[in-house]
Amino acid sequence: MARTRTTLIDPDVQLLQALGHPTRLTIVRELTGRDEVCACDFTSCCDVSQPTISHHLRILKEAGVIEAERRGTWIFYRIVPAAADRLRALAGELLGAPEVIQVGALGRSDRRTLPVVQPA
Amino acid sequence: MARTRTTLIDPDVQLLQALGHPTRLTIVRELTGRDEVCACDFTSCCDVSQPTISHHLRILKEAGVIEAERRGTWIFYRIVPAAADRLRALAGELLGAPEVIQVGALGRSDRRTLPVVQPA
DNA sequence: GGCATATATTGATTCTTGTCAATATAGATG
DNA sequence: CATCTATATTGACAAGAATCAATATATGCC
Repeated sequence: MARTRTTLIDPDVQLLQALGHPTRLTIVRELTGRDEVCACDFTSCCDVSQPTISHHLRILKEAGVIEAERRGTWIFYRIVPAAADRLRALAGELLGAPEVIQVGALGRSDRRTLPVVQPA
Repeated sequence: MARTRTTLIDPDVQLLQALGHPTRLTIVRELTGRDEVCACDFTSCCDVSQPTISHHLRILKEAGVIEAERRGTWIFYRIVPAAADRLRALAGELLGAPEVIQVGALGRSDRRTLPVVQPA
């Protein structure tokens, strides 16, 4: 294990950090809409070497963004849907609501903590 | 203007990268739910020096996550609501469609913050 | 103007991350 | 088993980011 990752405990930071890189976001966008993509296909879309692709795939996997499935010699990657939920939860958090994802859980009384950004 | 940031053009990457740092996410979380927070208050919540806080605030501002307003000697920061929308749009993108939220599952008042497909 | 406080910038240093070449591993197939 | 292809790992180096001390700028107040 080369990555020490001593300072990284917050899974939210890990998720955002994983997505916050041009190559990795390109990889993820290559995956959206499709069921799965072979690892061998990423070398063409991103302008980096094969080991670098492999490295980014690992980071995305460790962050819970993607998951891998080996079929023969090839390894297919797909997006973990829960990652989208986590990202959406973060977006909700930005607006001040505690948990916005599952809407049934969002009572009307929570609305008072919503963003009311009025011009001072 | 010291940081040229030549390699960073994608505003999505910039947004994710800005949020993907423990101190910066702490700053942002300090802002959620409140209208605004004085810059001087961040030095206590985060265990870094004043210049470092200033540096992180700048990165968050440049990424469009927060905005600043000077009132006298103090500078107050608040979250830019559009940042949440952008993050939510990214979450939707992860699922492969621009509008993937199960709309029936969402409360009516949340509709307001649904991913807005901006003409990029 | 002179002083005090709040925030930003500069410059240097350290730490982290991205990258590739070389090599290793895993599976398929002859 | 030998060999081929796909992917992962290692090791080294380069690029970038985070941090702080020192200093600069801005604002308010006397």
